[in-house]
Amino acid sequence: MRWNDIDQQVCSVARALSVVGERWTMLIIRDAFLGTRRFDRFQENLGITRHRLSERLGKLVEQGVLIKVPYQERPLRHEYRLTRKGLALYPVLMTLARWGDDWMDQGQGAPMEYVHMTCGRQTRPEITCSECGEVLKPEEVKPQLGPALLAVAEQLEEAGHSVEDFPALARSGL
Amino acid sequence: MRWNDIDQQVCSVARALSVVGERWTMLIIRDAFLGTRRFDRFQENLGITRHRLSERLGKLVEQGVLIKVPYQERPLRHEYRLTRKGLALYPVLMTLARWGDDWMDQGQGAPMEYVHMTCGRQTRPEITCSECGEVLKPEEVKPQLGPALLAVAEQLEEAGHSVEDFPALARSGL
DNA sequence: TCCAGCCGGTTTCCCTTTGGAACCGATCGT
DNA sequence: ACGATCGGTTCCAAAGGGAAACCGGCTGGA
Repeated sequence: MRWNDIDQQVCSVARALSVVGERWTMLIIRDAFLGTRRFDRFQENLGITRHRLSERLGKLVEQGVLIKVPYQERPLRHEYRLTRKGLALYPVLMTLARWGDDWMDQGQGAPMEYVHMTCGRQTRPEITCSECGEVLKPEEVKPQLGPALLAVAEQLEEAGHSVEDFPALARSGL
Repeated sequence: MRWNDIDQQVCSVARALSVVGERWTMLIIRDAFLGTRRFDRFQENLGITRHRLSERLGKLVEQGVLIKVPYQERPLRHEYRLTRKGLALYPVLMTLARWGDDWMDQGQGAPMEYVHMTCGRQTRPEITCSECGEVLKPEEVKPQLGPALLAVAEQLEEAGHSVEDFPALARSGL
């Protein structure tokens, strides 16, 4: 299977990665969250080539993660801003940063720290249950088929195929 | 800058991506969380080539995200299991899945649902402050230089360089 | 008027990474 | 002795990425 086809998978992780899973893309988004908006700032901060940056920004705009907003006319110039869809990537970014802090420390401590202004303290983001507020641990969460995969399973059965033929179903049957 | 050098950056997101930011890697980890352990199961589920899978698994083992455990001798066979470092990627995986659910739905609802067994309800993972427990919003969190970047800034000043010459510092000065 | 510089790109060329398919080798069941 | 199982490796063509030069509107200064 080609990487380009992963967005065809009935899996939210695969679909998410089809948008933010390419080289440089999450780093562009990190910079966007830190306030970077202009082409040449992104390029300097990231050390990515103009070529690649142009392509990645274009794709993110296409996908609705960034939006191009004019900041001057004559010559017409745009800057790139996070949309609501882009802002919704904040948890992904913070969990990545937290994992890097916890497991990729090179003996100097964390590169950045985060102060939660509503409570005034330095925060270490954690992932919690929307219903009870407890920290989510993998062994306490049971994944089960959702509507989208159940629909696929039904179609397969009607067509006389085994559920085992469909990777996402075989895998999630555990 | 070459992609291979991103782990040199003083940034936890970049360091994390140097381990889990390559094509297929997060999908391998997703499957590992769903119980996949053997080479050929990964290959069938993912549709990745054996070649690439072999390389990625090797790298993840090298980085301490997976560990090779023998499950039979004669012929000697290993399976791949998540280490503590690998299990710590759970928040990254769940936030990616949540974003995919929220923004990449293709009209069929979610592929998978998650039941939090300790409270018995279907959960939508959210990211919260370790100190006050409130949901973290980007506009309420102030990033500031941590020990690792402060050390870099000092070194630069001693060497007579401008802080502006160092991308991570220029960026985070906002 | 001409020229340099700013900004946000595009083009070109070459090298690295990825994908597909075939092959390998130890062992087991029959 | 033969095929199947499992976890790979080898080889080659195609796709993706990196470095550097070029482009094209516009502005400000000489």
